Amino acid sequence: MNYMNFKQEISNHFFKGHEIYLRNISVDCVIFGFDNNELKVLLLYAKYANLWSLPGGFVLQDEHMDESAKRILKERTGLDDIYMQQFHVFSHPARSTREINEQFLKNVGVRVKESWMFERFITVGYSALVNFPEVKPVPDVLSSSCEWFNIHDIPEMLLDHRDILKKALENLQTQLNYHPVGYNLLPEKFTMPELQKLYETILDRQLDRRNFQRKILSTGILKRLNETKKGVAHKAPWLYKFDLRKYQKALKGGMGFEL
Amino acid sequence: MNYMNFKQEISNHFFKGHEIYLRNISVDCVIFGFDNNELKVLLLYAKYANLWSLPGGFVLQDEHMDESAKRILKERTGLDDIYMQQFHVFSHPARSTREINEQFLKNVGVRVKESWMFERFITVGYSALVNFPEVKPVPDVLSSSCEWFNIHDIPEMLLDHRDILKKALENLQTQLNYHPVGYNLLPEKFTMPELQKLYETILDRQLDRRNFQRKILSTGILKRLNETKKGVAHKAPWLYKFDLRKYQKALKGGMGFEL
DNA sequence: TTTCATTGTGTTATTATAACACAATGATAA
DNA sequence: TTATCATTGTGTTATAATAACACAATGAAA
Repeated sequence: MNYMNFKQEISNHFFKGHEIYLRNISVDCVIFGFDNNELKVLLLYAKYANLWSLPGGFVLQDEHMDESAKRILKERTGLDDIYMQQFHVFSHPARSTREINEQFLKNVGVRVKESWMFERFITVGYSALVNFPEVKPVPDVLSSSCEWFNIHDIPEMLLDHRDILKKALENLQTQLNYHPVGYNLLPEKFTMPELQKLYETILDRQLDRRNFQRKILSTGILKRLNETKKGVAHKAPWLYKFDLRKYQKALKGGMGFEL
Repeated sequence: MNYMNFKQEISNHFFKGHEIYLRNISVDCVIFGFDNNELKVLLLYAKYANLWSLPGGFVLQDEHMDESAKRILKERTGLDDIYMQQFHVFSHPARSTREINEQFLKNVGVRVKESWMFERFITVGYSALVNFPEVKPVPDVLSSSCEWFNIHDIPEMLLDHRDILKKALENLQTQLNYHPVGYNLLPEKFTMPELQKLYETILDRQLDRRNFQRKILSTGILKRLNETKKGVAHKAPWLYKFDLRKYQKALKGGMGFEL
């Protein structure tokens, strides 16, 4: 896409976007991944605002909002069929500003007097847990890059996106006690210490190795394979995989589980 | 208000409502009350749809959505300063229909060709727990009555309002384990059996009297008064009230509590 | 004065959690 | 070849939480 097409596209978005999207509503996604024993989130660098932002978008006229979130996830990561959930609605009247869009248009060099984009937006936060190595981050047209950030090392962010991120993390930490986590965050086969590290990373505290194993096994969501991790220094740990049937069941029904 | 004013108001709402409200977004409130040992919800009878509906409304241009929910609660119940929380966003593309509004306008006798009201609405569900005897139900302009219904005896409802109600109840039941409930649902002074009945009603199952008392007291949110309930057959139970400081703390921080 | 539905309280068995120690493994270094 | 050693696998025990259960006290109504 060349520069003129880009300007054309922006112009079209501001003038005609309200014909294909719902007004005053947006979706923002907090996409969690686990890599190198760190919990990470996928952020975009907004070219014209010069700030990092959450992958977001709008709701098509005939689209369920859950689908909007999945569409955004797919566009940024290439991933399909990922479980996503809404965690909060952010509706502070001053959370989005007309100024930020006007500045943006000025930088791009497009003149717009009135637009649905100048209006206030209420945003719904969705979160997803994805398998880090499968993701090929793709920036959107308004962004120059799409990168993973350690959850403890988040740069300055657009609007209230830092609050949204914070809420998503709190939500994930709470969910951890009642719902299984890991299927999307870990490779198919993984070791008990790896799973524990994931939990410790999300909760941001140490867990007892033996108690953790006992509890997680007691839920029945894991199956131990007849193989051990190869090419590892020291004693080779067993490999496990999720019992998908029981995992799904626990996702819906909850588990009653305290760490 | 006479009939002409009403038609005028409706007309104005359809033609000009989008100037004061956000588009495509609504708020629906599930207002729970406890009376006669029954959990009840406040519903409106929508005059022209001839169906019961949840009290709902729209978000003013410069209003936080939490405030919209509180405004709606205040209008229907007269109550102020009630803790409300969003519990889910409902966004099925077919959840609201143009037809229902056109039927409504036909019944009222107002002709409208295009209106923001004909568009699709995404709604955010808010729930509130209120003190039943304090409520003086007030129907809105589109409703002929505003009444309490037993949660187990809900009439046919508008759109997806039954789903919204169901979700609100499930949410309340889950919350019960982690957050204190009762301050808004019970009178200032209450007995232990009354509090237990409230919990049993919400959870829809029996609880052990002695274990319930032990657990609820162990949270520290209750203060036993030096008086007993008067005018009661059989042994007079002690009166309790909430320790508001600890109650509020438990509201925010959670309690870790299993029934 | 008796009746009786209801409240207040205590005990015990069972289960869950937290804290903790030592043997087994197997790559790496000596 | 053998010793080292970080790491994994597993078991025990003390403590706390939960579930199941029984009997005495009250006080209005009969």
